Amino acid sequence: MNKEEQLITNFRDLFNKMVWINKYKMEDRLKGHTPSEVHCIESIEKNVDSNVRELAKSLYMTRGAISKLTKKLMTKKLIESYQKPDNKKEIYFKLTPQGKEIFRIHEDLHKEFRERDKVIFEQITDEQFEGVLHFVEKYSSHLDEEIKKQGLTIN
Amino acid sequence: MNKEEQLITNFRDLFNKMVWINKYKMEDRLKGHTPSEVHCIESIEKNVDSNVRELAKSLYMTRGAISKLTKKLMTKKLIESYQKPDNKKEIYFKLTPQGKEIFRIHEDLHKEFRERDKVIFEQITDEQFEGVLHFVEKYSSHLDEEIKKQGLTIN
DNA sequence: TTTATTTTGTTGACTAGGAAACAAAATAAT
DNA sequence: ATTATTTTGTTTCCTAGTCAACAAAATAAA
Repeated sequence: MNKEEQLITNFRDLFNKMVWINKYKMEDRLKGHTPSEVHCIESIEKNVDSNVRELAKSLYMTRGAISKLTKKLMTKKLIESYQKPDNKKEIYFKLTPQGKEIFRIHEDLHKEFRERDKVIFEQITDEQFEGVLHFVEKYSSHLDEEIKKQGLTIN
Repeated sequence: MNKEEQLITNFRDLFNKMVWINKYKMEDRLKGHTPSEVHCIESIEKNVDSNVRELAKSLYMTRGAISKLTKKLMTKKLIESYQKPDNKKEIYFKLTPQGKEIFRIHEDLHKEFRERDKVIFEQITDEQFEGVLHFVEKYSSHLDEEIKKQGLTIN
């Protein structure tokens, strides 16, 4: 296995591992809410005026899935929808107070995870860290280019 | 958003993006086989004597899922099972010639993806590359430690 | 050896999410 | 203004994967 391949593999493995180890505390602390629901809540809070399409894009899911997910979150009273006076088609979402509470718990959990992994970030120098960050960003925008080149679209 | 958080976010975004952009060519070239099936074939070929439990662990799926997945791959004649003379319980898998063909196509695709992303790796110096790789590995084994500490197990 | 515990794989009920067809609204074209 | 096209969200059907209960085999304990 060459280096590039190895990096991608390790990358994927790290990602899976992280999702998996975090899952337990998440499930415990956010009992009754799926990761997707929480993730959706996070996205709604962090971006102003999220509608179905935007959420689909940022969560890498289909509009159909988001449609169902938001409906579920509405029946749970965690989010509510609103529209703009000049547009009868697009539906936007915002958190209810209960939704914000979930958001807060989620943020706290992330703070814990960050604490747990602090040693990793303490061990490396600033420039090493910048190197990694820069690499990820560069790779990401390269893929954006390729996506554009291939004419792929989120639908 | 602090730096650690940002790295994780970019990280996740890059990962999703990569899965997504690769999906199209995959689906085209490996029509009739799901990503999971292909991933499973890959794992069987790359590790000797994979059984259900091992596959579950390496693919981050439940044993139940692997049980069904391997069954499907068997009816498709892409893999076959075997047992060891001294153990009537554990079931191991290996690829059939048709399975190996799928494996080969998958490998070729990865070669293409590597080619597509070559520029990224060409742009960075060896030591920058090593830095990234080292970081990922370090993080991964840190999580291994934490997993052990928390007494989590794959079941 | 006999019994209890653990490991391994399987099955059935259930759920999340994708694909595609659809309706309604918005925008573009004429 | 009218018509055609595109965008946005919804719904139905279907599949992949989880969970939990289970049986059989292997291992540990007695």
